[in-house]
Amino acid sequence: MYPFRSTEAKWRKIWEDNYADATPSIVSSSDKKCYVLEMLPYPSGKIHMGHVRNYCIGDVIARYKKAQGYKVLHPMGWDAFGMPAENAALQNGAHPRDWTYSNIESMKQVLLPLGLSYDWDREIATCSDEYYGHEQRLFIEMHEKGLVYRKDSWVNWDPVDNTVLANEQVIDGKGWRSGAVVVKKQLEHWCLRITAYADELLQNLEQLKIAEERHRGYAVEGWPEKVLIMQENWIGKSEGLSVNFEICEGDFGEIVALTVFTTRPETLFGASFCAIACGHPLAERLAQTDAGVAAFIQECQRTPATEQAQSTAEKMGYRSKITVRNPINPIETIPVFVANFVLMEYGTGAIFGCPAHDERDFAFAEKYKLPIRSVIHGTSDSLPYVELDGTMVNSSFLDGMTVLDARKKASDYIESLSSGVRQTTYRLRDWSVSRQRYWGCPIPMIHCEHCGIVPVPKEDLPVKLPADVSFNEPGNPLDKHPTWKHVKCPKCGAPATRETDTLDTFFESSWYFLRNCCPHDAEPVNKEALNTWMPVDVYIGGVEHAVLHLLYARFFTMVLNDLGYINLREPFATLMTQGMVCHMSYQDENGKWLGPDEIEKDASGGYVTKDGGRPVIIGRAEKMSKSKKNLVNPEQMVETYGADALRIFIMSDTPYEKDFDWNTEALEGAWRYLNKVWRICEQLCEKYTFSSNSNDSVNVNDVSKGSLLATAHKYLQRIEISLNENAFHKAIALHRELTRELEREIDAEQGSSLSEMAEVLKIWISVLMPFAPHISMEAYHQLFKPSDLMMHLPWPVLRPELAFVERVTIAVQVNGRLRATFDADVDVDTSMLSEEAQALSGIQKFIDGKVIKNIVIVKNKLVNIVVE
RNA sequence: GCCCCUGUGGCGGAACUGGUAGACGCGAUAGACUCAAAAUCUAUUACCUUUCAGGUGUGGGAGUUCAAGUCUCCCCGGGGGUACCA
Repeated sequence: MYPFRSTEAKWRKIWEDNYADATPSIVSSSDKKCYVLEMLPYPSGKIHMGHVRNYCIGDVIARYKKAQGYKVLHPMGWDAFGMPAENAALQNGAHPRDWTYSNIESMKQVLLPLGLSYDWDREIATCSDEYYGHEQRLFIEMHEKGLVYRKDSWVNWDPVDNTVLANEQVIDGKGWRSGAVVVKKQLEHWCLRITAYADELLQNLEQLKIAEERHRGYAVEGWPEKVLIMQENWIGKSEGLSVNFEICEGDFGEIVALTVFTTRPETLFGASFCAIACGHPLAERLAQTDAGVAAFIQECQRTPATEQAQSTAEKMGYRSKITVRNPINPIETIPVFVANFVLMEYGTGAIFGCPAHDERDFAFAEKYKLPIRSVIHGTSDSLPYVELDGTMVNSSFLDGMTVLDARKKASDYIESLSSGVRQTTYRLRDWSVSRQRYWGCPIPMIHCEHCGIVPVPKEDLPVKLPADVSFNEPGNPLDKHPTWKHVKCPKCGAPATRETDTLDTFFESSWYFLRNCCPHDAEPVNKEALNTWMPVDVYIGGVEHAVLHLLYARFFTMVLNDLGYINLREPFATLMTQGMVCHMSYQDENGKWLGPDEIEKDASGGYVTKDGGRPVIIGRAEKMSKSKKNLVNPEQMVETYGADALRIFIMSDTPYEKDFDWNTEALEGAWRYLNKVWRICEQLCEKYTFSSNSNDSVNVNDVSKGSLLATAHKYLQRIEISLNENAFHKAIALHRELTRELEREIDAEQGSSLSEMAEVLKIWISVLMPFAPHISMEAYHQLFKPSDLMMHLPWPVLRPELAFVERVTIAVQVNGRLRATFDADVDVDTSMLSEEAQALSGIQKFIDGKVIKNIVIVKNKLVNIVVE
C-alpha cells in the first residue's frame, strides 16, 4: 500500500525547505516565461471543492510549464476586504481584521497539503495597509487625470441601518438584515470614468479571441467566446442618429420638436408612429390638457416597478391628439403615442416606429391598426423583416440602395437639414466605487470648507483604517469614529474632514495581478517586473466574473498604461473558465434539504431518511452549497485519500470548463490507481538497478519497432497534445493506458534493455508529475536514486522518430458497413490495400458474385467496396 | 422573447480535417486468490436476435455523401446569459 501520508508530508517539507517554487529571475532574452494565475479567493474561512478544482487546474499548468523549462510566476493571495468580515463583527464581535486574518490562516492550512506550487513569498492580502496604501496612490493619480469624479445619483438605501446596500442585498425590496423597505436615495458618491474607455474595451475583444502565440508557443484559444459576448453586451454600444420630429399642433412652450434615437435611420420612410415614455416631458405636458393621456400614465404607474413585472407587462399605448412631421418625408404626419414600453432612461425616451422592420413595432402597429409599410425588399416577404440584406424601396432618394448605404445617406441627409445628429450610446455606466462601509480601502480625499475636495498628499499615505471602531451603532463606523475623520486641510490648514466612504472591493481585485509581479516593491508596481511577467498568460477562474471583475481589470490595465506604469493594454492573454463542482442533493417530501449523513438505503435500494424512514427525493447534481447540504469537505478527502489522489481525480473524467459531478467512489478509483503506480514501482525497484547517471538516451537504431519505448513516445506525444489543448482528463486517460502497456511488458518478462526501460520510466513518471507531484517525485527518486535531490522533474524530450506510427489498422467496409479489419504498414500503396482487402475471407462472402461498382480507398484508414 | 452552449451505454465522458462509435474512469456481473473479508488479478458489460453470425444504434425527422456522432434544413429536450436598449 502506498504510504501517501508520509510521502506527501516528506515532499512538502523538502519543497518548502528548499524554496522549490520560488519565482525564478529572468536572465536572458531567450528565457521563456509563463504567468499562471488563479482568481484570488475571498477569505471566507472555508476552502471548498470549487477552489480545489480552480487551483489544481492552475497547478497542473504551472508544473507542466515549469517542467518544460519555462520561467513560471505562480502566485496566490487573498481578496480580503468586504462585507462578510463586517457581518461577522456584528454577529460575534470579532474585529474584521482578526476575522479575516484568521480565515486566511485556516484556509492556507487546507491549501498547503494540496502541494500547490505557489511562490508563497509573493502572497498578498489586499487588506494590508501596504497594499491599499499603493491603491490610494493610484486613486489619487486617477483623480489627477480626471478619471475619478463625484456624482449625485440614485442608490439603494436602508433607512434603518443608514447604509447603502448592494443590489444583491436587497431581497424582495427589503434590506436583508434590517427588513426595512429599501428606498432609492440620491447620494453623492465617487465614480470611475470607465465609459471613457468603452470603445477600447469593446474593440479589444476581437484580439482576445486568440492568444498571442509567443506566450504559449502554440496557437491557443484566448478568451472563451461566451465571455467576449457577455462583455460586448454589457458595454452595449449602439451607433445611430437622433432625429427631431417637428410637432405639428399645440403649443408646448420650449418643446417644439420630438427628438428620437434610432439605430435604423434608413427605415425613416417606413415610420408610421412615434412613441414616448410616460415620464417624457412632452407626455407630462400632454397630460395637462388631455385627460386620456393622464389616465393612461396613471395606469402605467400601477404596474409594479420591478424589472421583472415591467418586462412581462403587456405592451400598451395611448394615442395622443398630436402628430409630428418626419423630417425625411415632410409631406406626411404621424401620430404620437404614449407607451409603457418606452424607457425614459435610454436614448431620448422617445422612438419612431417602423412596423415593417422591427418586431415590437410590428406588434404595436397590428394592435393599434397602424400602417405597415415595407421599405426594404429583402430575401423573404414575411414581415417584420429585420435582416439587413436587401435593397431599399418606397424610400424616395434611397430607393435601390443597400441597407447600409442607405443608412449612411439618410444620416447625412438628416444632418444636412440640421434635423438630427449622429450619436453613439452605450449601456455601460460609470463605475460607482463608494461604499459606506468600514472594511474597505479608505478613499484618500479630504473635504475642506474653503478648498473643496483635496487629495491626501502622497507622502501621507496610506490613510490607515482606525483599529478602534464600534459596530454597535448602525451606519458607517468610520463616520461615527470620534477622531479619525477630523484632519487639517492639506492646502489651507483649516479644520477639514476625511472622506469616510471606502472603495468597492472590486477595486482591489482590479490590479492585484500587477502587484503579484513585484509584491515587495516600494512603488505600487515596478515597471521592469511588469515588462518581464505581464501579461498573465493563463488566467483561471469561474465564469461568474465574466463581466464585472474582468471588465474592471481590463479597464485598470488601460488606465495604468495611460498613467505610465505599464506597457500594455490587455492584462490576460488566455482566460480559462472552469465549471462548477456539483453533487447529488437530497430532499425530504417537504422539500427540506438533507445531508448524506441524514439518509440511508432501505431494503429496496432506494433512499429514506434515517429519522423515520420517510421517502427521499434525489435531486439532480447541483452546485455544492451549504444550504443544499451537498458539500464535500476537501480537507477530509485529503486526509482519507491523499492530495495526489484528489488532484488527479478532480482533473479526470470531465473537461475543465464543464460542471464536475462529485463522486467519492471515483475518487477512490484515483486512489487505487496511485496504489497501482506505486506497486509497479516497487516491482521495478526489485528488478532493475538504474545507474544514477543513466542519462544517455538509447540510439534510435537500437530500438525495435513496437517496443515499449516506442509505445511510450507515442503516448508522450498524445499527452503533450492533450495538455496543450487543456484536455487534462484525456491526458490522464492516456497515462492509464501507458501504465497498462508497462504492466503488460512486466508480466511478459520480455525485453526492454536497461537503458530503454530507464527512458520509458522517466516518461511514465514525469508526465504524471504535474497531476500527482508527491508520488511522482518519490517514485523517481526510488527508481533512479539521483545523487542530488531534485525539486521538480524535467519534461521528457519527445523523440518524434520513435513516436512515429509504423503499423496501422485498415477498416474494410462493404457498402459503407464495417466487415473486417487488417493491419498494414503505414503509407502502403493504395492499390495494395485494395487487393489485400478484397482477398480477406470475411469480405469474400459479401462481394462474391456481385459487381464491384467502386472502391474508395483512404490511405492509412480504410477501404470501402461498393457493390451492385 | 432574443443570444450562446449542449444532447453519445446505468453514469462521467472519448472519437484528429466526414472514415473501425463507446477510449479512459465509475458502477455492475462472473471467476481466481482467501477459512472468510478487504485488497488485488482475470473476463464480460450499448441494445436486439435464431449468438463461430447477423441486425439496430450518438434526442426525433428529412437531406448531402461511397461513408454522417461530425455537414445542411426542420422539430424536441436540457443548461447558461440577457432583457422592453429603439
